[in-house]
Amino acid sequence: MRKYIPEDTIRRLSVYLRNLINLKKIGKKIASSKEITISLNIQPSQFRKDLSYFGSFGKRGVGYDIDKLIEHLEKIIGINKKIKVILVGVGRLGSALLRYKGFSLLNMEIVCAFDNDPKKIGKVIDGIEIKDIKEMKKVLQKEKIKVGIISVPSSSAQEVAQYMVNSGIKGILNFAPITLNLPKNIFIKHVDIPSELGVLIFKLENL
Amino acid sequence: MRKYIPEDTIRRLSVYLRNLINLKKIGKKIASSKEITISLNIQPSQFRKDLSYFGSFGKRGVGYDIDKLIEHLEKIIGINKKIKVILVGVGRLGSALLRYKGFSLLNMEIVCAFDNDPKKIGKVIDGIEIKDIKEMKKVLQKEKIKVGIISVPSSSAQEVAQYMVNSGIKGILNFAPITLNLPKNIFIKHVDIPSELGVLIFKLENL
DNA sequence: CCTTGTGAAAACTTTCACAGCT
DNA sequence: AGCTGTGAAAGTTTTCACAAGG
Repeated sequence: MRKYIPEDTIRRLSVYLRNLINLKKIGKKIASSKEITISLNIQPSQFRKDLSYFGSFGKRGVGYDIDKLIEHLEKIIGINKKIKVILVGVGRLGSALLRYKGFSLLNMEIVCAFDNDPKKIGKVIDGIEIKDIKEMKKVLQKEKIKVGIISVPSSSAQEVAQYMVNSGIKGILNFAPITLNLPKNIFIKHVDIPSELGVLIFKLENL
Repeated sequence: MRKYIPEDTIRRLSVYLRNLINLKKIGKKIASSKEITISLNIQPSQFRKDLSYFGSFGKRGVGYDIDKLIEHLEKIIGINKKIKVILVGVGRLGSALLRYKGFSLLNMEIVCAFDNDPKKIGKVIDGIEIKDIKEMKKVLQKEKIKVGIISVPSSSAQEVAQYMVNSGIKGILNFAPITLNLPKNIFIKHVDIPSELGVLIFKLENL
């Protein structure tokens, strides 16, 4: 167990988890790989293979205990306890992310936001205080936070990212449409909205 | 030319294009695959292979004419002319996307937004009018639009997506954290923010 | 008899390495 | 001499198919 694990496998774990939580909500206790994946457009064999990287959690001939599998998946992803993250750049997109409700299902929470605009510093959005970017290091140490979201303009994203790393951030979710250059030990995920639209536009014309 | 083209290749085309536009801005006329990819954390051979699916655009011993390559990439992706898209769901995230400036560099433009909340209908955000969702079909036909962005809550995303398809939409960029089930001829790209954070959190713990 | 778990095969993507032009 | 373009090799991910177990 634990060879090399595809990144898409990890991404799908969250998708499975959300779906299992839904199945639980409608009262289901046991589900087969087929039932779990049918509405996700994923093959049952893909689901079973994904899980197999981490162990065996089902019963042959029966399926998976939903409650138990939820617990296992949360533990595997690392969200069995609430994960605190910060957000940097409280512009339009940043403010929207501060109010975004999609994190809580996966036990994630933005606990603090940062900006360098004096007009924004001190404000509170949805219970989340906006602080001066200079206080970042202190907050990260006190709250033991390692993950941050960047929603600043492209023009300052690289500089801000570097500052986050210097303050102790180890993983960055980047919403700025620019490639960040950071040390190899920092994990970066890029949500590149225009590029995703580009993929759609291409497919529409060519496939 | 035109075998089977990896989706990641398509996504990288947009990344190359943005970078080329930047290089052009600083006055560069010719660039090698190495110069183009160095700040993107992509191998030069990957760049050349990606282009090779579509033709040969460089000069051996020299490199690529930046102006010409920009034109070629825009044509390949399908954004040589301005591409109009709609947005459905003018909540926090939707409003932020309406004001998002990252589309214009890639010749994309949100030309109309839709919602079902009477309080929002008729308003104008950044020059984009918010219309009743019932007018969608008319707008799509008049403006010949095929691509839409969904930024409604998970609970209504499937229903709204179905409505968009019925109105003529062929490609959807989905921001709701739920898998959409639509006919196979509809192209869907999912921007799943909590799942991306999940990947980061996993990596931080395990790699 | 049903469904999991998993090696092995198939499919796909990236990297290599060098022939081919400028 | 230098950089592109590209088959071939290496590497990675998904799908298959079936043994194993309830």
